[in-house]
Amino acid sequence: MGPFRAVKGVQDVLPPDVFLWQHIESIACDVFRAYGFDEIRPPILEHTEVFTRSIGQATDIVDKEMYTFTDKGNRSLTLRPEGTASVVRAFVQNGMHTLPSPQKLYYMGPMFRYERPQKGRQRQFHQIGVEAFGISDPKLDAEVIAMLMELLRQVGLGGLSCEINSLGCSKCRPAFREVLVKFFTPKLGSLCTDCVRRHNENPLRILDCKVPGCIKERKGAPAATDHLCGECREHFETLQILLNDLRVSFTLNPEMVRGLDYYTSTAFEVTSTDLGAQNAVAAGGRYDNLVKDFGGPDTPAIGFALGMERLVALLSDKAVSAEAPVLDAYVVSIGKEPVRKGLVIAERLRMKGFRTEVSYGSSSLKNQMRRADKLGARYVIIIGEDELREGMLSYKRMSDGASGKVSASEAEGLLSTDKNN
RNA sequence: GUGGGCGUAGUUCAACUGGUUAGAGCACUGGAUUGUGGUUCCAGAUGUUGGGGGUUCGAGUCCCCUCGCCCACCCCA
Repeated sequence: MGPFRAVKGVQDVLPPDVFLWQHIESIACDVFRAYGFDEIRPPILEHTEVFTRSIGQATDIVDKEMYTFTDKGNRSLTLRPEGTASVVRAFVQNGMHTLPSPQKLYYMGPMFRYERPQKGRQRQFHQIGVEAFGISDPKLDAEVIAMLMELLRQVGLGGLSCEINSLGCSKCRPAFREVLVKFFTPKLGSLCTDCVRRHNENPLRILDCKVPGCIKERKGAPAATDHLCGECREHFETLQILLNDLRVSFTLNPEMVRGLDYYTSTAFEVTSTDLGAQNAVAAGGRYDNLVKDFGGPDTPAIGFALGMERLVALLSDKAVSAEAPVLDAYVVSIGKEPVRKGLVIAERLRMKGFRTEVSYGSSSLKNQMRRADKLGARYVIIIGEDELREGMLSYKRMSDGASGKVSASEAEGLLSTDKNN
């Protein structure tokens, strides 16, 4: 291999895979539109502080996974590792809080994290995400979660379950943290080294550790949901009632902890055991303090992000694929003048919306036919000296070999007759 | 950042314990007498065996380094 290889951890999405990507994106747009979400297209590049101040200085993402560089104007810039921070920045910068509330936005595009690639984890990966601002009512939480499940259902992943939890707000979380620290302090000796560190930095994470010893030690550990303030508890309970009303199946997972610091209150996650170690398909939650932290007015918000590569992997496992576009016509021509005429005919068909290919070389009729077959053309249009003289076109329907002669305008009718779907 | 597995034509794979010009299927290009595809037959092109160094009379095969891919830890969508 020469020097021109894709960068480690990034990959090309080629046909026919890209058809599935387009299919998913198209369904996502439709679903989001139905729920009242509009698209926002934030830049991929942001000032580094946008991420350090939101995701959290002590998180792995900020600590060691960001693509950060200094530009020629001596600014520290970063390729976005996630979407929420950019959308919040845009929301604040553009004064979107003055627009009717709630503001509901969605985005899709590449994210960048400098990690060791493995199954379901690339350095450039793609997310579809949504963010809704301005409403603290759990109705919004329920709506957002229901929308996510509906999106998954429509792309062909019905039956996945959603786990939910509440992390508490700025009022009740500090107290819960204290309770946790107290619970684990006598067990420090039996926890893994990472969890000993977490005990100081972010004790919530101990609940998420996968080391068997730690799993054992946290039996009987206090659950966040038992230490919520009255407001948070009511919010969480109402959310569950609403999800039941909406027939969204979910399970409570008091051990679920989100990895980004800005999350508060409601947290949710959709996972699949078919994904290997990186099992989260989509995840999200509330971040009621983030807009304020970015210098905007105190504005509650909630969102989620869905991993495209992981979703595509799950769908591929289930043999879900999107069909390649059908080639309506292949124009075969023999002779110098007919080739020119063929281009004109093809152009005309294309303007009518028929996917049309022409043969570019001047190979034999047999070869051109062979090519038409290989491309899966529904019809072959043949132009030779005879057709040119008669002002007609020969055609052949590839499905059954039926052939005949038609005028150019009749050809259009022919192509549309059994153009199904 | 730390482990483990793996790198041979576009692709899927071959090549006995190191031994002559590294092979095959699929795919690709062309052909099988005069203007009609799918099956069949014939022919053709393509690799510095990921890269570099070493051992050897001789390395795709053994050793070292490096790069990449895959999986896991970690972390996350």
